[in-house]
Amino acid sequence: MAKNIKTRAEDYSQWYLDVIKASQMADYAPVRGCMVIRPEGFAIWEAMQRDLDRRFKETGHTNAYFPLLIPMSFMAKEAQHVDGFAMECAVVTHHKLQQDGKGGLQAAGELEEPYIIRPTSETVIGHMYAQWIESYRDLPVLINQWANVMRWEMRTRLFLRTAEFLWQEGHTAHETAEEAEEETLRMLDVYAEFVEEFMAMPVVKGPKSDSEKFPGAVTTYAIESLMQDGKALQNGTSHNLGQNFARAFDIKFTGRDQKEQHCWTTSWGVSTRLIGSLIMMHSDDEGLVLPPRVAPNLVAIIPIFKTDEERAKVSAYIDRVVGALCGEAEVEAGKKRLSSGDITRYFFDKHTGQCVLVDWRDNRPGDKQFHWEQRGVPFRIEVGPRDVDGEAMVVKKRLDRSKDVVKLENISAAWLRGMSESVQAEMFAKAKAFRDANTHHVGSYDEMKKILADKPGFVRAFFHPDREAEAKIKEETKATVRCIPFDARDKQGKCIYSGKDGAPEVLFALSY
RNA sequence: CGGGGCGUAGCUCAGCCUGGUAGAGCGCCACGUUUGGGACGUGGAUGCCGGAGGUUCGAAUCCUCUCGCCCCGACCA
Repeated sequence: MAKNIKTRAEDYSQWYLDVIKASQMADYAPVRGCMVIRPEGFAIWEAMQRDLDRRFKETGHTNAYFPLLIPMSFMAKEAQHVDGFAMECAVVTHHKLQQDGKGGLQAAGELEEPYIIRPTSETVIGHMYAQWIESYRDLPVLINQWANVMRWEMRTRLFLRTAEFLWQEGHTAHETAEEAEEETLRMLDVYAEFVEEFMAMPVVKGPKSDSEKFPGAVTTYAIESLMQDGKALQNGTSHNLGQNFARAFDIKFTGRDQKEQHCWTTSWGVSTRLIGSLIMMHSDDEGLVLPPRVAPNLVAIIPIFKTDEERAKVSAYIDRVVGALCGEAEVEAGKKRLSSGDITRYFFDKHTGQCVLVDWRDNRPGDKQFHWEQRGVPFRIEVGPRDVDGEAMVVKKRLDRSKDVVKLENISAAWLRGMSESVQAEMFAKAKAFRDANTHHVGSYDEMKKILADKPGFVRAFFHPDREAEAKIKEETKATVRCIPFDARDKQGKCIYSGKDGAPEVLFALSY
């Protein structure tokens, strides 16, 4: 058992922090609420970016970049948007520093109009779109930006909620309401497919209730997942902004009918929060567990030897294993590459950057097993003198900690890809089975209260979304409406709260 | 922003009550014995005791003020 990680049963939130620490994904920064994403964690974000970016491009979007600082007056233009974000905006009021005469520095050069650090970019982007869009021929505008944003949160947790975080925000403008709605749903689907296929996390799709939607949106759609502690986590959102921002920023075009009219806009985003979600969804008491598609290192090879002769023998044999997996050319290339700590990395896939590594550090094999296990490396291959003699190796799977002896002749890139895909599928199936086992359909409010108090999970019930009722339910149970699932669109029943008929089925849960 | 807690070695913390000039475990470095799931021995390096004032011959320790972080609540991707 891992001695540096608390078990989930002992203390779930400490377990989460321990897993991050043990896997070296992130560190606290010397800045309130901020984190440093270390290479192990950032590689995961890069993998996610690569896959998502491809999906955005495939649906016709292009990338651009807008400024970090936003004139304060922009924020004031959309009433609900201000309400939603004003409380958590960092404000830049000065533009230089000077000596304070006591050996320190002080802010100087007060700005006439303060800037805010973007909590999201609808406003600056709206301002620019107003200038770029003149005619229906300019539409649709389909732009995405990869950026950092800042929301001055009261309470922060690594990845799940930090003051600064990385995300992507798509911003589109359309000619008609229908097109905007289509786009909003298209991107929700892109997110759902990405999260399910790439991150192996099952999601529930659907619109948010009025009280949970994005400030300034007409409709917000979300993908929700269930974490191992029974709490829900919103993995991404897609907003139909209607003409709210178009009116606020005067984004107008001349239509096919020669009349000037406002655009219909959307915005959608996912953030580094997904990494937190990934950790909580798949990891176990031994540490991080990564789906193969996300893992920066697919295989860790652990050599075992006693004498120098054995070392030479094992080393030559490992070259054959690496050659079989990564190709002969990579065997020499990998050795020449600069590396730290006696760990040699060989590219398995130059496109994704995924590696096979060989751990030559001067530790005992047991240390190395734990080391790579805690970092979630999907497969470990143990190679010792016995394996060399038998032209075989011991292959260990991180997901179920199983081990198998595999013959060298069966090792190939295709073998690793096949094994990766089956683990990927297994992880998704496992997560889905967990979610289904922890989803409860209830017929009454009392039943819901009991389940939420005993063993939290997803609770599905007929309910008429309503600001007041939701506030009351939150007060009494701490649960909120996560979404109104699409998968239950054709169902209707009696509201568990008001008793009125014709209520849709909604998804309740405690949430992050 | 309210309530609580904590700042001493890279990490976890002891020492503080009762002032006398810095400790343990883990980690790190070197050497040796080891090596198929967390080894052991020997030696070694590491501190503005969060910061600023004060009391005192003398402050990690007592007093005042500050700053920061963590946890619990109200708000949030």
